[in-house]
Amino acid sequence: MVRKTKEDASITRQRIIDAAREVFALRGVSRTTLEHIATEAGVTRGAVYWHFENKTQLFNAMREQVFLPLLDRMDDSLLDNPNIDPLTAMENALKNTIAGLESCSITRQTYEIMMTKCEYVDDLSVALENILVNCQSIVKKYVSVYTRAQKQGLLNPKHQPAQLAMDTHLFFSGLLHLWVKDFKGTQVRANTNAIIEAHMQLRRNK
Amino acid sequence: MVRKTKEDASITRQRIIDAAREVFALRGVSRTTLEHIATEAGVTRGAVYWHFENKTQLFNAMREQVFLPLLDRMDDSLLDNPNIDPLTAMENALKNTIAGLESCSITRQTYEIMMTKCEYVDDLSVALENILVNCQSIVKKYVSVYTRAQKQGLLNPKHQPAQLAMDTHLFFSGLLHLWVKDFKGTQVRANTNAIIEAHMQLRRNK
DNA sequence: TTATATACAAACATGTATGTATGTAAACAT
DNA sequence: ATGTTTACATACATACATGTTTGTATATAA
Repeated sequence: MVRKTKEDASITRQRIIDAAREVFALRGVSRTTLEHIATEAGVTRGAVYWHFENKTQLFNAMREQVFLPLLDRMDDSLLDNPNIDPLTAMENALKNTIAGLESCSITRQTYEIMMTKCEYVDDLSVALENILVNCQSIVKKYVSVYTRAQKQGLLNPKHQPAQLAMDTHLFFSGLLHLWVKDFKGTQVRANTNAIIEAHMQLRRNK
Repeated sequence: MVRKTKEDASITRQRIIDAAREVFALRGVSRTTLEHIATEAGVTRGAVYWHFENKTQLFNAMREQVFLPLLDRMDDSLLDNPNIDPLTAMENALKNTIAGLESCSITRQTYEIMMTKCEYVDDLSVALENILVNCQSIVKKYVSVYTRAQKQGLLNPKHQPAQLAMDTHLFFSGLLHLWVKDFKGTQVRANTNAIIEAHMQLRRNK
């Protein structure tokens, strides 16, 4: 019962990725062996080595499945809403990102792995550089949103869009980190929306 | 030439800790072997096993040497300055923390290890819980500072100390993370002080 | 002065992860 | 119908990290 159809094979491939995410989140990337992943996926290491060159390539595949589509959705919710005011749009975008973490265990696990269950050295340090690049593009988007808000007179006039954007980025980056680490929910998970609202309120002109 | 004096032994112990930090920062915690550490320290694994039970205990010793004294200094600079206004005191405290990272490679390396070079699973997950506990006490300190500022009429009246404290904590947590990861200095390291000033300016009543 | 505990070094034994090589049955092309 | 490639499973060879054990020279206590 070997030699599956091409569709079966891609299902196997996906199962391996899912298994990897599961085991990575449980035992950390370094301590999980390809044997662990194969067992979790119901295959042998042979299948893993057939679909992926090594653990690093598998890790990258897992990562890209979550983070590439994530950036696209950010674009939609932030930039393509001319009917709603920019500050509210940003507030919703931040809230939605957290809501996405709450509703989707795949996203949640991947964040958890990237933040607390892997070491960015050697081949994996490339992933860290990618994150940094993404940060820059996110800040740019924030800047454009705040600039629109400023033109509409929504901002407290003593603040500049670039400053606000960086401040929001650092705030939200910190929030994501604490949200992921605070899995017991005692610190931030219970009242994330209120925290985001307070952050945006700091910027509003009123 | 074995059997050193008790002072010699404690020097060896410290050399092992220093070597561990160095190699951890270079290769990540998981990928460094006790052999790597021993070689870097100029001893054999025998010495490492004499002074530490295993790699985890060594990791904890390294971590505590930096983070325990760090929290104490935070107390001093934030709470014991009745002559300077609370918001400026906090601004200085944040700036000084970053300055400490810039001036002290030991602190810098330890942060780098804790943030991007280790996996919080099994025995190391305790370290993550410790960090969470520290977060709570830090937020409490922020709250007390903002409460004092509020009583002195320094705050924009529409904001509450608890909200500001959480916002500052998330902001600074994000800043530390990005500062450490942005080792090329293109994103935040160049203008950290301006970022902190802008953050505090958001709070000021003026 | 001698016995003992200390502070390691060196050797060993074991477990384990990795990569690769080989086997193989079924899908697919011809 | 048959050859070839695919999609794995199995087996093996190697490397390597860990923990432990043993050896030993010397500081220190008695």
